[in-house]
Amino acid sequence: MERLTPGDGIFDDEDALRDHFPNRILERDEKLTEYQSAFQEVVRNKRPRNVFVYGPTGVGKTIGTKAVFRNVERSIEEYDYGDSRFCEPSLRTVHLECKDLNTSYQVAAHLLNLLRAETERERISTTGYPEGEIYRLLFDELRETATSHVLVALDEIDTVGDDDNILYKLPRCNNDDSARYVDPAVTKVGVVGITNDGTFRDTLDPRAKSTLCDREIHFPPYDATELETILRDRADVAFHDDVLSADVVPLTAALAAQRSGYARAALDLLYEAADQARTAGDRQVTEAHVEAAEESIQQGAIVEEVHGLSVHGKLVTYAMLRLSESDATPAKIDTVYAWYKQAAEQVDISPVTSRTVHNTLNDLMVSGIVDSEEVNRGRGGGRHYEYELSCRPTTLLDGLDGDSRITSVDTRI
DNA sequence: CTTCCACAGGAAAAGCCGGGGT
DNA sequence: ACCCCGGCTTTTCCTGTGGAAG
Repeated sequence: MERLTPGDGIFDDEDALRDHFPNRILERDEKLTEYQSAFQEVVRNKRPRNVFVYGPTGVGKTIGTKAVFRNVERSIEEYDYGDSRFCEPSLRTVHLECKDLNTSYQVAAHLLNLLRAETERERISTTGYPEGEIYRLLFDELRETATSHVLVALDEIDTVGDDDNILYKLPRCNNDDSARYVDPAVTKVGVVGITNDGTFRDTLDPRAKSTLCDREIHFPPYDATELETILRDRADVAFHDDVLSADVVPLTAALAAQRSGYARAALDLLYEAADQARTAGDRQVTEAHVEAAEESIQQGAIVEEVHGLSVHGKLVTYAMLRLSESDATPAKIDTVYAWYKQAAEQVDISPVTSRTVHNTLNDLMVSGIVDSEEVNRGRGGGRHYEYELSCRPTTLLDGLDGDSRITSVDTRI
């Protein structure tokens, strides 16, 4: 076996295709301007608005928020309040990742610790306090912060689920008692809720909704042109000169836009393509590498998809697989159902009805596992669909492998 | 043109499951 | 420990469909 060497004919710095490096955001100028305008009140030293930010993963919500916060801070630093009629505000921003915090209580406790992190005040235990006590500590901490304004970003707030107490209370900690609210010494708080769950807003308690959703900012997926800009920017850093053949970036952008529109997906695809080139010892990344990478990413997605299916979904997939091996595809649902039923009975799983298998097959079509064609043989066969596999059997086996209930089915049905 | 095949897929009822209240 | 409720899946039932056979 040869030794690995750090030198690499393809990548100069592949980190540029991963994570949030470089920490900047492109093609979102208009969106960020709109977003930032929600904080006009801060710069005017008024009570800030609460903002609700939503959109799928990988479209710049998190770094966009950080960029906006930083820019608001800079705006205050750079504006000359000296002879204006506004008092100069002072701003503190915090960004809390709520991913692993499943309750309002946990969010409140971690937020409190985050606020205290920069002071000498001691952090509190994240368990053990009565619920009301946590909120009291948190609100006192907020009000007594040395700055005039605090902006709190709660990232991935959908994880707190039904327990939206914090989302109701936090935005109101300014005005829950009006004497304090007019007191200029009391810190004014603005809350930004960030989520990638499009339905989350609707599940909120109406009271929380009305306060938190003061202003709503929607981050849509990127289109192909935007992805192209992002890819070029990163590719400049990631690759040696002239490694990418001309159409690689546009093709990658187009494929990623078609599939999802997430920057992450586009960068992963480009990385995968380049990695394949490197592994093959090629000196250039070509469109063929991109096509191959797209293919392998899609296969990977299908493996995941199959892996996550219900037992019945797996059994139907298995039945399709066996039918395909026996050259019995395309098959109509009766045939598929018969094979499915046999497989199910063999492993002692009571089969579902054909109506349900019908639905299952529809799901499998959406996932790109099977494909169907409408056929109509009139009196001698009627109108129906015929199903066949739409991906490689080996891919499906990878997905089914590991489920002992399926692998123990006798292959000689 | 009418009939009829054989399934597609909608609607509603039934069943199931997890969470919360008592 | 028990029951009830709401949300989800599955079953049951049934009507709709388009073209070839008659």
